Amino acid sequence: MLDKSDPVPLYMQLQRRLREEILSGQYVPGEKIPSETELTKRYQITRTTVRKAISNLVNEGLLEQIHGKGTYVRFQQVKYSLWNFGGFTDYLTKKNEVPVSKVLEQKRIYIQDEAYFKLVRARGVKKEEKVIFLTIDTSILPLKLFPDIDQYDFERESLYHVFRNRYSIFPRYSEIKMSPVKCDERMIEIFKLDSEESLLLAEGRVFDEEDREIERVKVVYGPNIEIKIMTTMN
Amino acid sequence: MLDKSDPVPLYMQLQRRLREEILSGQYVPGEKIPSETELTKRYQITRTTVRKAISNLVNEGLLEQIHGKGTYVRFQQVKYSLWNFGGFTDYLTKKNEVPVSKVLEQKRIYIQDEAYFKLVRARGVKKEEKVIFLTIDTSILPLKLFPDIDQYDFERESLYHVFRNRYSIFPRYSEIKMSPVKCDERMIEIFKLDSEESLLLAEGRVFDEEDREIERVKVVYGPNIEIKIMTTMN
DNA sequence: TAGTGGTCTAGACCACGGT
DNA sequence: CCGTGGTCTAGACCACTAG
Repeated sequence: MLDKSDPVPLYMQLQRRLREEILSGQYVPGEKIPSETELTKRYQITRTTVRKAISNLVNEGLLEQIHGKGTYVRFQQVKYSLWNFGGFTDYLTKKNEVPVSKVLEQKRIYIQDEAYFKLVRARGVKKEEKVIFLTIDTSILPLKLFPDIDQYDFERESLYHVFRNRYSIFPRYSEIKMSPVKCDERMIEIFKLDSEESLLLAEGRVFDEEDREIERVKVVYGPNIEIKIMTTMN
Repeated sequence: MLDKSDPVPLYMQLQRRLREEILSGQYVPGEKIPSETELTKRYQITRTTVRKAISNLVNEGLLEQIHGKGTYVRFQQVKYSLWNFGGFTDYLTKKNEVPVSKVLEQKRIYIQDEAYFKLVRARGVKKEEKVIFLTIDTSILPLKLFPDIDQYDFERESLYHVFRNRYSIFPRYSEIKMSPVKCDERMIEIFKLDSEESLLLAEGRVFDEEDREIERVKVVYGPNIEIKIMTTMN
């Protein structure tokens, strides 16, 4: 049921619930979700409210509505990828590689009078005593959500591990924008580039299960890593 | 006034009218447009309908609503957001844009004694008599699967439309590799770039429902388009 | 306090898809 | 035909912004 006394608007509650059900696989891609009238009955709200929730999810690209037929799950997001939004350490560990993190920068910053923790890391793998760096990650974390997060040693502990175990915050999804970026001297040094090249940059925001923005991320991908994506079409 | 007997829905009529007024400069960026209540009175429609029209324009990036203050014309046009192998035309049509394709190259080629059709197109939108190009697409299609595909005019007909309707071939998924690419003279001219920049390149293969490789694609994304991706973490 | 946008209700009629 | 989504009405109350 939805909570009418919750300050979170009803359509948002429904929206989150549906998104959760889609992302968790309760509705598979291509599957039809309950009709609008069915949802009004199930949650005791009007159709306008249901439509607002669905409309937002359609805009997000998660649902598709077909006149006279129904509302379908459209999900064709990233299935296979080699990047570290949500699991660099886990990913490499599974691949039997030894992940390495080197902290390049670490301090508190203020954006519009709000305190944040800024963390810049070079990340890579260890190969026969040599370290090959694959990405440079910049994370901006709100101290409001993560008080005293600067006490941890992120060369030893994975950021997402700390999220989960110290703050009980679970990353759920992210919105990412891809673009090319000219490399600076730090990148040349870390990635051992010959000359001036362009690299791939992913900038985005990470949200948790309650739709809170928990992290702003920038990832620069070095030349030793391939960004592969798989999409599906309906 | 709006025409209630017109089959075009009222919110769409209002939406077009407002868009027209914004694009024609009747409202300058940063300016406040009439309030929702004012619009209901002026056009004799309910607020729900007004809000639907405005909401769409907000999604298009033309307007911005500020609680308690009003609805304003956005300063910077939001860039086009697009991630689609297989749906450029549909995507833009839904967004109420006029898609434009210009064929740059079109010929048969041979790769290891196999005949292919190579098609290079600049793709974009038409805005007030001007064309803004967003991407340059190169498609390599096996003639074995698409006999006589060179007879179609791809400035008029969408490639995927031809796939579906002439050959009954339905794209299903794609594998894509992202990388930065230095721009060449053709790109500078088409995208109207000032200097030498880097752009985003997506290379990949598209497969159909029977797992056949139906297309090899290269898409160069110009500066007027944003590549946005949504990922989930489990 | 007045005006704005944000949310929500409880209906109505229509157009489309499949039976 | 029925069930689906698409459009629209005529209200209501709330939260935010600014004078």
